[in-house]
Amino acid sequence: MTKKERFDKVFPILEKKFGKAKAALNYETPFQFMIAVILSAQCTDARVNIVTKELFKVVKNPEDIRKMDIKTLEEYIKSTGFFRNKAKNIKLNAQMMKEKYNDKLPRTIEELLVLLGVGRKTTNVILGDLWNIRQGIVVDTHVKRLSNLIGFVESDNPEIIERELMKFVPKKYWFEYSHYLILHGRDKCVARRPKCLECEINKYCKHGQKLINK
DNA sequence: CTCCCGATAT
DNA sequence: ATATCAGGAG
Repeated sequence: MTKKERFDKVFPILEKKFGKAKAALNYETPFQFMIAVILSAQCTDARVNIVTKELFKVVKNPEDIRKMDIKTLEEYIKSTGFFRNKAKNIKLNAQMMKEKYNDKLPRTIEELLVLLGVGRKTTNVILGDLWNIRQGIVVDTHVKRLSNLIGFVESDNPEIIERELMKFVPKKYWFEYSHYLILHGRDKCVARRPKCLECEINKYCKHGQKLINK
């Protein structure tokens, strides 16, 4: 079975299961969304939402961050981990957005990557979630793990994985592909203890195959 | 490659 | 105690 044929088997199952994909991160403004995605690095979105519930009461735009003391910002976001780096990056970005982007979030990969703490994954999330721009595929820890388990890719490198996926995943599904794998990764294919017996796609997965052969 | 780093499930 | 969580920079 080719990867494309494999995709055609697996994707409809996930599509039926999850339907319309929507971000789990809470926000009101694009700038707030950028902050939320930066905070989500190596942290659960549930934790990010707890933190941003308070932070976003006082932070709506870059100016609010610029006038906020960095220590205050660190206190707000401490529980998300990596808080010193994240606070520093968010502060620098608020400054950079004023100088380069007229206090607005840019809409191209190149311009977004200039911002600190914004890499390939964050860029794809922002473009896709905020403006429905599909220039790439989000490869986070879940997409990486599940794509390997299902046999779509054989790599640990997110950039290689993204390139391989783009070869056989139809462009119209780039956005949904990531969302479904992330949702399924949180629901059934949890890294710590995957629930293979309940998994809807276990016959297409390396873990699931082992289970069936026992 | 290492470092950043707290919260949580197991 | 340890692995893992919508990663990124040096």
